[in-house]
Amino acid sequence: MKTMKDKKEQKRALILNAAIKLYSVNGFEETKIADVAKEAGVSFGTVFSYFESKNALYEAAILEPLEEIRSYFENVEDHFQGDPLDVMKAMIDCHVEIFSTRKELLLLIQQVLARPSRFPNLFEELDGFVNSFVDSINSIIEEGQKLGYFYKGSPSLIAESYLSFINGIRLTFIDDETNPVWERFKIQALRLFGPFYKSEE
Amino acid sequence: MKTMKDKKEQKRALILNAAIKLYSVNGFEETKIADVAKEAGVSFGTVFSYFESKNALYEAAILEPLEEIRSYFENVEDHFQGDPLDVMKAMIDCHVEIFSTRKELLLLIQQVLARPSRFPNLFEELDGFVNSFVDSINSIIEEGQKLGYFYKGSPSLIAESYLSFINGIRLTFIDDETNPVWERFKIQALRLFGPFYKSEE
Amino acid sequence: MKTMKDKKEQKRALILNAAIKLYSVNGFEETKIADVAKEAGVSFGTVFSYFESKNALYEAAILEPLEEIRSYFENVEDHFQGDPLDVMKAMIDCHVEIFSTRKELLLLIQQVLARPSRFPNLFEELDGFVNSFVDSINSIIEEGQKLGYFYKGSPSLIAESYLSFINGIRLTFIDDETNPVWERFKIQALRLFGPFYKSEE
Amino acid sequence: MKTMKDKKEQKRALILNAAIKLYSVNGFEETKIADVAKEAGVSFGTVFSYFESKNALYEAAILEPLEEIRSYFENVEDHFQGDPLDVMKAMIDCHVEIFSTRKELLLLIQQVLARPSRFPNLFEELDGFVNSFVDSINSIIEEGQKLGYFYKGSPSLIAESYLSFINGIRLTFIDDETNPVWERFKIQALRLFGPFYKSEE
DNA sequence: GATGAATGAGCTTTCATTCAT
DNA sequence: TATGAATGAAAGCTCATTCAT
Repeated sequence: MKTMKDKKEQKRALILNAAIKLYSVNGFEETKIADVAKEAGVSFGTVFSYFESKNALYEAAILEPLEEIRSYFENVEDHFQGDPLDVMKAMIDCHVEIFSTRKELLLLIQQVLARPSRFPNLFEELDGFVNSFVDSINSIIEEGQKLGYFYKGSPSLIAESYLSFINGIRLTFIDDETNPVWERFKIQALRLFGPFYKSEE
Repeated sequence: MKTMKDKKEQKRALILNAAIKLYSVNGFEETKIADVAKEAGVSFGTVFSYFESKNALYEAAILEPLEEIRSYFENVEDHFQGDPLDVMKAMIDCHVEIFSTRKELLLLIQQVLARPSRFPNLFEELDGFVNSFVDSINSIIEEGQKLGYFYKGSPSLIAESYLSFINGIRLTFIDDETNPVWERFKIQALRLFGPFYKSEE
Repeated sequence: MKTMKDKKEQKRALILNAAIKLYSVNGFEETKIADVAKEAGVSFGTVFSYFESKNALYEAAILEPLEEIRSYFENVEDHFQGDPLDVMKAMIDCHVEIFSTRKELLLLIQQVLARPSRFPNLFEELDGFVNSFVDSINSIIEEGQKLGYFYKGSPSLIAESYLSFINGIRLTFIDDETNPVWERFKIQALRLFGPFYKSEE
Repeated sequence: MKTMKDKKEQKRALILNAAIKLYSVNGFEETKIADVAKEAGVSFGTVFSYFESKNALYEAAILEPLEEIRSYFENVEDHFQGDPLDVMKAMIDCHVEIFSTRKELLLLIQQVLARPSRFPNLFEELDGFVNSFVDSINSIIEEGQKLGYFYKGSPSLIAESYLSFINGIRLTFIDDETNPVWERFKIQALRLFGPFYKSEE
C-alpha cells in the first residue's frame, strides 16, 4: 500500500519535472503534452491521469516549485539573522543561489509576468509574491537606513530595484549558469542598497 | 508611382504595427495571422503578400523597431556629450524613456532571449546587441573610474548590471507605464555605477 | 456457496440496472463505463468482470428486460381471456401499464430500431418481437371482426397501427409518466380496432 | 459575384445534406465530421468553415428542414380548406407524404426527443412544434365534433393521438418507405378522429 | 495586388480495454 | 475476484499556408 502510493508520487514527480523542463524552454503553447510524456517516459494518456489538463500541469509546474522558494522571499527575517547589512548580504547569497540554479522556474515565472491576461490566476499569485517580498524586507531596510548602512529613500523602491536586478540578470544572461558569473553580481546587488565597496578594493 | 509606393509602405506599416502589438501581448504561437489582419484592418491574405510567413513577420516585428533604438545603445558616445557622469545620466534618461514607452519591443526581445533555440537568428542578433552595448560604454566607464566617479571593478560587470537592471524593471513591473514610476528608478540605475545620492537628500 | 452466488447475482443486477438507466438517457456512445460503475457503486474494473465489453452490456441491458415483457406481447391469448373485445381491452391495460412505467426499456428499444445497421443482432431480435406480436393477435382480431366489434380490413394493419400508436405516445411525450395521462390514451388505442365510445359519452 | 455566392450556398447545402443523412443514420456521437466531409466530397476543414462546430451542424441539420415542414403543422387552416372532415383528410395526406419521404428528419427529431437534457435548445424547439400543432387543429376538431364527424372528448387528446400515431409508424417501421405501406395507415389515422369506414368496405 | 475559401497536419483530450497487484 | 493505473487509438477543432478568382 505504502509502496503503491510512493510509486504514484514518484511518477507524478517524473511528469512534473519533465513539464517544468519543457515548459520553461518552449513556453506553454509550443510544449506538446506528447513531448512531456516522452520526456517523462510515460505514455501520454498517463499525463492526463495525473494532471487534469495541459493548463493544470502548467500551473503545477510553476506553483509547486514556487512554494519551495517562497519562504526565502516572504520570511526574510526568519532565515537570516544579524544586523541589517548582514541580513541583506545573507539574503543576496541565498537569492543568487536560487536564481542561478533555478533558471527553469524563473523562466516560467517570466512567461506568466509577460502575459497577465493569458494566465490571470498565476499572474495574481506571482504579483502577490513580489509584493510580499517588498513588504517583507521593508523594516529591515528602514533599520539599515537608520544605522547609516543604506541609502535614504523609499524602502520599496530599493526592494523593487533589487528584485528587478536579480530577475533582470537571470533573463538577460539566460545562458550563464556558472557560479563565478553570478558571484560577481552580488556586489552590484548590494550597491542598490547602499554605497558598498569590496574590502579588497 | 510615388503615391502607390507610399501606399504600399503604409499598408506594410499597418500590418507590422498590428503584429508588434499582438505578438508582444500574446507571444508567437498564440498570435493568429487572422487576428493581425483584423487588427491591421486588412484582409487575411494581404498579410502574406507583405510578409512571406508568420516567422518572417515575427522577425520583422522585432528587428525593425530594434534598428530605431540600436544607436542609443551601440553609439553611446555619439549621442551624449560631457564628462562620464553627465554622459551616464543622459544615457539613463534616454534609456528609461525608451524602456518605459517601448514596452512592446522589450517584451518581444524577452520572448527571444528566453528561447534561444527556437529563434536562433534573432537570438544571435539580440545577443550581439547586448555585447555591443557593453563594449560601447566600456571606455566611458573606465574614464569615470579614473575620475573617481564610479566604482572600481570590471566595466563590463557594471554595464551588464545596468542593462539587466532596466530590463528587469521592465519585466518585473510589466503593468507600470507611468513616467513617475520609472523616474524613481533612475537614481537606482545610477547607483550601479557609483555611490550617488540625490541632491535633495 | 449459495450466498456467494447470490451476491454475484446481486452485483450483476446492480450493474445492469445502472447500465439500463444510463444507456436509456444518454445512448450508447455517450454512456461511459466509468459512469455506469459509479452509478452502480462498484469499481471501474468490476464492470468488465461481469460483462465482456461495453457492447455486451448494452445487449444485456436491452434483451434481459425484454424477456420480462415478451410474453405479454407474444402470448396475448394466454394472458387475457374472454371475448375479443375484452381481450383487447385487457391487453391495452397491460401494455399501457408497461409502456408508462418502462420508459427506459422503450427508449433503449427505440435506439436500436433507429439504427438497424449499428445493432444488427439487436435489431433482428426486436424486429422479430414486433412481427411476433402482430402474428399473435391476428386471430383475435379476425374473430373480433367476425363478431362485428372491429373494423374490417387487414388484421396486421390494425396490429401494427396499435403498436405504433403506443410506441408513438411513449416517444412523443417522453416526459409524461403520470398515469392519468396514459389513461386517456387507452380509449384512443381501442379506437384503432373499432368505433368505440366511452360509456359516459 | 453572384456566382461565388451561389457556389458557397451550394457547398453549404452539400455539407448539410451529408450531415442530415449521416446524423439520422448514426446519431450525433457516432457521426464523425470526417465522414460528413467525405460524404459531401469536401475536405473536413471545410465543414468547419461553414458550420461552427459539430453541434451547430447538428442543429442546422434539424432546424432547417424543420422550417420547410413547419407550416403544414402549425398553419393547418391555411393549407387545407373545406369542412373539418375534408381538412383532416387532406392534412393526413400531406403529413403521411411528409413522414414517408422525410425519414431522415423524423429520425433526427426522435433523437432529440429521446434526450431532452442533451439537446435542450432543440428539445424546446421541437416541444414547441408539437404544442403548436395541437393548438393549431384544436378549433377544427371542435367544429368537426359539433358536426358529428369526430368523437367527442378533448381535442388535444385527439391531436396528440394523431401525432403520436404517425410518429410511431415512422419509428416502428423504420425500413418501410414504400408509399403503398403508408397509404394503408391513412385510414387508421383518420379513425383516431372518428369512426370512419373506407367507402369500398 | 488583394481576397478569403479550401486544405490537412497537428494538437489536446477522452475512454474502452488490458493487466499487474 | 476486485481494483484502478496505464495505454493509445480516435475524435473535434485550429490555423498557417496555398491558390483560384
